Amino acid sequence: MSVKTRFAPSPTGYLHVGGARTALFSWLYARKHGGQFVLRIEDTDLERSTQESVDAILEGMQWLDLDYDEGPFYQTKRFDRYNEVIDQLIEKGMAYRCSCSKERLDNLREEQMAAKQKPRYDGHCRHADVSADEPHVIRFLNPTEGSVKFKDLVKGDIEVSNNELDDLIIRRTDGSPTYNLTVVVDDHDMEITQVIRGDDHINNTPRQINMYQAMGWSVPEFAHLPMILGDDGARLSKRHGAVSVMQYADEGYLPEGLLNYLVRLGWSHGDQELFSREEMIQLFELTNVNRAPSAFNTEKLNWLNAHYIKEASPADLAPLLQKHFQQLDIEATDLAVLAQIVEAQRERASTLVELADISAFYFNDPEGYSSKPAKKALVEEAIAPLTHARKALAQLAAWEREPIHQCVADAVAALEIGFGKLAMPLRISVTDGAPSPDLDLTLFLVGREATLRRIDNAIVFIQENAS
RNA sequence: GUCCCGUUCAUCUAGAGGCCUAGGAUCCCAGCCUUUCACGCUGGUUACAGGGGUUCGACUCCCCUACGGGACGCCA
Repeated sequence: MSVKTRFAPSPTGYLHVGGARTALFSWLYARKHGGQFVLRIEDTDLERSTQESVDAILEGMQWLDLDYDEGPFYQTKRFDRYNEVIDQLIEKGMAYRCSCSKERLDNLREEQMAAKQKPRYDGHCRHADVSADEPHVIRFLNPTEGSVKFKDLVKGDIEVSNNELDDLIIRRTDGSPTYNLTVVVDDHDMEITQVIRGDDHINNTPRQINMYQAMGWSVPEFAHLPMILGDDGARLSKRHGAVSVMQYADEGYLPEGLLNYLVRLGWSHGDQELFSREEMIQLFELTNVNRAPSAFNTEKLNWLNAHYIKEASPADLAPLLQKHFQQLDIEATDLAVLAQIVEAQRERASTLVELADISAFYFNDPEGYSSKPAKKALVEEAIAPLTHARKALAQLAAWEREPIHQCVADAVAALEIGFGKLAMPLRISVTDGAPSPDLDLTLFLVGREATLRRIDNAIVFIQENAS
């Protein structure tokens, strides 16, 4: 049978990095084996599922470019099918009606906890004759003897005794099916061969296997991925800031960077750190997935993202940078110029937000010269070199890198001073100390008009501060 | 509390009994490069949770303890 995996999020929030990694591994497994990848929205919790969440998940998947061959399927559209299966289970005597009240269940739980036992349903209604007319739920009749064994593709052999399991509810009082039932029906109907999901589902697996067997269905393979912890080692939550995949997009990360980071979180291929999409697919193996949870480390993500910013083609980054400039109220319309800025600045930034930040000076004149380097460079003895250079630059025939460089070199020679004596004040005049590339390139990109204006401003600044 | 899963540098990880006086990457520190800041390069600090076994030999296998996580819902 050919491989088929799925990603099955519940739309009760955005796509966070943990979900994204689960999706990635499922997708990778399918692609690696030339199989199919299915997206299924598990929205049976009518209370908490929202269309916004569905949209957010779809948007995240698209941004990461995790394409699916089937779906998205919605469980709310398959209620007829679930009910059909539930009815079959009742007919087979593998499920039964239960009318236990909430109060009874709560009391039972309390008693069991007090007796230091695992809280579980006691099977009270197993043999009670509950009428179909009175309010009731349907419970799955779990075997009482023996144990369930399965070989997890990540964790290895797992065995759970059936007396640890209770008769779980598969249909609510309102007639809607519950997760453990729907997931089994769907994974069977959709012919999923490997169920790859977070290890918070490990405990559900034995009961699901019992349901497969009750229906006489073949059981898929399971692979349970360890959780991703936050920067501080605690469970990932909103407290840790950017947990939504799209928030990473907003913060200037590239999908390549996030994906590469995520794939190395819990999975490895020897000492290799950098993986292209193709390499991931080719090299991915479930056997190399770590069994222990891992902590999300933003610094390493930053390093990877910086790498991909350096690797990308400037033309591709230009429109992205443009968007981030807009966040700074900078309207940069010329994509060719933007591409040049990318090329000049990118080794200094690990995100596009940072790139826009440190590149703002190309468009905005310095607001005063309060930086530390400015205090050092913009002193009285800089006035003469600046004035000289300003004049020369104003007269330059062509505003290109090479002539600018020559012009500065000539000025230095004419003044008989060290290169830095002119270069530093000049650079600071234009940037107020913001990190910047080679001087000629910096001046070139800032443009002649702005360069001259900023030199004038700097000279005025020195004069005012010297007196 | 009960059950399940886990535990190698601060972090991500390599390691499938001798190759390990434990390797790589991020971070941090130092040096080099340099007209700023970076990039890059070179070097450095730091780890097998603890205790018992098994074995000629254990990071690797088994057991116990500790610690961490997960599950125990008419949530998924």
